[in-house]
Amino acid sequence: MGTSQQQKATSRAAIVTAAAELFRERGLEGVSVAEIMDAAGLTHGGFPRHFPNKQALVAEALALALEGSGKSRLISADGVDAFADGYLTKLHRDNPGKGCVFAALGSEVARADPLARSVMSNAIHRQIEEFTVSREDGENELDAQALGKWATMIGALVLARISDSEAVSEQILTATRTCIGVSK
Amino acid sequence: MGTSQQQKATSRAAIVTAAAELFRERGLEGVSVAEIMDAAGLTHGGFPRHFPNKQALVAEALALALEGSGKSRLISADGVDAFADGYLTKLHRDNPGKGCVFAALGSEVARADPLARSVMSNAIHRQIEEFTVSREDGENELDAQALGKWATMIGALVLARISDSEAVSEQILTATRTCIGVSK
DNA sequence: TGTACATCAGTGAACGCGCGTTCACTGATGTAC
DNA sequence: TGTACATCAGTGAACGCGCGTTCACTGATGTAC
Repeated sequence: MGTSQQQKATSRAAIVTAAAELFRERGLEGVSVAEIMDAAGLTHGGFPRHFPNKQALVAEALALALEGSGKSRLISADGVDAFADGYLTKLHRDNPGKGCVFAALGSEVARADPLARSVMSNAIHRQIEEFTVSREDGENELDAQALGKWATMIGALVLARISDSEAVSEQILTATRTCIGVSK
Repeated sequence: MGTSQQQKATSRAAIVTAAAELFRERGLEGVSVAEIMDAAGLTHGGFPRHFPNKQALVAEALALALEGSGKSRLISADGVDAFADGYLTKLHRDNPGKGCVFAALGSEVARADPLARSVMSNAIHRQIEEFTVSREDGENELDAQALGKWATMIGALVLARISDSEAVSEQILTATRTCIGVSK
């Protein structure tokens, strides 16, 4: 079964896309290479034609998940509240596969291999730079409020996902919305 | 090698204690039963004399880690800032095995089996009740600020642990301290 | 434009390996008499 | 108080099983001539 180079690129994209979703849904160790290949419409034997090992796929899948599908996921300092409005929702809570990587895999990646961790670390670095503004006197200053709200969102979503009581879970989301300052 | 019932209780406590620390350090799936038994000074074959399976140990280890060693880990609504003062530190960041379960295992437990998840869920429920105060008119009201700060701490610690840049990691801790309102 | 051939994406079987779990066995415990 | 015996915590070997990875094989691709 020969395949064109164009088809190879398509297959590779399908693998990374499937991995980015499955990893967020079930964890880095909770999804096997075979399952990812199957979700991409392939058999597991073809895996090494695209990646040297699972670790490499993890790094690439995280990178894809972090940058979102096309548009940049960076949050601007004065757009935090608008971002939180879409973030602290039942829709996001119930669809980790399409949602925030930090909330879905945060505690796991902190222990992951250096490659995967550095991908996430770099994304944090970029986000913090986005929160850092130049002051009048030329010095750079981090918008602590913006960073704080970002951390709040992540922590709140993790808690809301752990809770097996719908009432408590909603309470976490709504109270945090109030706390951050999202209108509704 | 017979052993008294007192020694059995000691062994069991050693297993749960070792598990509570190792799970927080390396994740629920990142530690084997054999490693835990070894850390407790036993061989893995004795495991079923104490627990029917790994799942049961996970639940008990989480319960131990959540209630802390003796004293209750519940944070009072007006003691949040004092709690955050000890929480958002390098010491805590670098010692997940002795620290907050939500920051260490949060995203993993959200996907774990119902038993482990319910242990964490109940702890969240208790903490939220602790944050809920009776108003003058008899209605109960959740202290959204306190809950928000709790979520902020957890999210910030997760981010600080992911970052592989010491400078950025410290920036996250200090900025979040400022944001929450911890003095120093 | 044809033709012959090297490449290699993808298949499906197979490989170690580590895991959770099981089990025959041991010997000190602690009860029954 | 002694003695005989059942219990069972703990040992170390063994068990399937699923995992990441490897490999011989296939056939369409796409290049060389």
